[in-house]
Amino acid sequence: MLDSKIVRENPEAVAEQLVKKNYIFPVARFNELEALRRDAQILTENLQNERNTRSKSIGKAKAAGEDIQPLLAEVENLGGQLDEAKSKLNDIASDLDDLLLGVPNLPDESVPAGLSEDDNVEIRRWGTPPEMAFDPLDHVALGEQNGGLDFETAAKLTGSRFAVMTGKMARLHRALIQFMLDVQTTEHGYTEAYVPYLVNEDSLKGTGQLPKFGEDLFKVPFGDRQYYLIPTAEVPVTNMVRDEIVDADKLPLKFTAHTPCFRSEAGASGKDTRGMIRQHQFEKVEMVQIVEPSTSWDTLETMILHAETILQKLKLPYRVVALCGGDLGFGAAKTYDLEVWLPGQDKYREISSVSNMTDFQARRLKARWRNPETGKPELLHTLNGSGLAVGRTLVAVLENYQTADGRIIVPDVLVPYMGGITEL
RNA sequence: GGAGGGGUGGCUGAGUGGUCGAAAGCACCGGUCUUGAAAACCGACGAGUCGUAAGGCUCCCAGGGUUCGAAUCCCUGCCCCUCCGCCA
Repeated sequence: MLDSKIVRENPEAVAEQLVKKNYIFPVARFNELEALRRDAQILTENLQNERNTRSKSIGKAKAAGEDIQPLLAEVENLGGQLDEAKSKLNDIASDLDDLLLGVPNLPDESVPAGLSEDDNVEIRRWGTPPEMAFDPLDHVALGEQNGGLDFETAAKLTGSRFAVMTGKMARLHRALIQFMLDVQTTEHGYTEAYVPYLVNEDSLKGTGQLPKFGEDLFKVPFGDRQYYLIPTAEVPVTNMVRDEIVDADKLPLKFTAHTPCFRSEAGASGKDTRGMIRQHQFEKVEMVQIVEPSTSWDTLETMILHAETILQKLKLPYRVVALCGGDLGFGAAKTYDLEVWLPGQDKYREISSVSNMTDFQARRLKARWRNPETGKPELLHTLNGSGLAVGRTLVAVLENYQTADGRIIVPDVLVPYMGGITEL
């Protein structure tokens, strides 16, 4: 959520910045609601003030043993007026709230202009796509050839966009998870977190998935409530600081968590239907940092390096791109994507996304820290990034480490996690 | 699942219908003292929001209700603790 003060002071400027994000901010509608809100609020608060004052004097009169009947008669119809004013104010406030909750975060100045991923800007490349003296197979074909990767059985168990892995393939998948967690905890100073995979609505509002993107979530009814399967560990992990005031000396908070992620991908039918690029359920190792605002931009740069480290250790070629305005997520002020080389597709594909959400989530979360300089609670900045998407990393390993005779070599760094197995 | 007890400011904790946004203590901050520190003493000290300002308003888990007036009474829900039962 944006700072309503800033929006109020200069809605045109906000609208202008959001154009970059391909979002039309309804300035006229906002101004109209804002004016209504102001009037209604002033009226309501005046009435409340009157009620409070009169009630107090009734209390005094009663304590002094005076007759309070005439005073009671005076306040007779105050209640009705107040109820009416309140309900009017509530209606307006909730309209305004709905509007504001649907407004994305402002993009940072450094975010490139553009509408689609075609306008993303490449920042750097690492490694060289392997020269293969044969036609590389994609991971689906490799899975069929080697066994252990089975989409048909998964479709029987559940439906499309799920996978069953068995044997060495399943182990390789698990090895990747352990490897990633170990790197992030021992080399980059993250604290490992285990978190719930089902969360409540407040948590999803806090990180910005709700109210706007409910159709991408799997809902789980529970009694008369509604839980949701997490679409990313960002949700439970970032929400750990919801409604908290964090001591300055505890910052930055750095968490990493391995969780499954569940996405209904309502808007993506037809995209990447083959293989495990886009699944309803996938594993991810997530990095989250909760930082004091002055450091969040530096933190963004180090976090993308933390994600890159994994690919470097796996010797997988990749490139880093800065997302253009139109491709930025709802809550992100700036995002770097990490794209790994996939020989089977002959192109780079997203494997990680690292974002600075600035104070956008923190405001919704009421996640604050006490600034020693001011002594006051102030909003934190939140960042998150994949480190990395496990399924897609598995795909990258399979495709990049395939041999002409159909074997798959286990990357060196994973061998210890494979119990010494060196190929599939 | 059964039976009880609770949820109050950064923390501990008092408050059971009216000058209570809330005692007290701790922590934090400013000061006195000190070579410096500690101790002691003095002072300040919840958050959010509206308003140009003066000054309001809201918030004692959440949502309803009673009342002129609710932290306090009633209802519902959530969460925590203790005991019993069951259980991966």
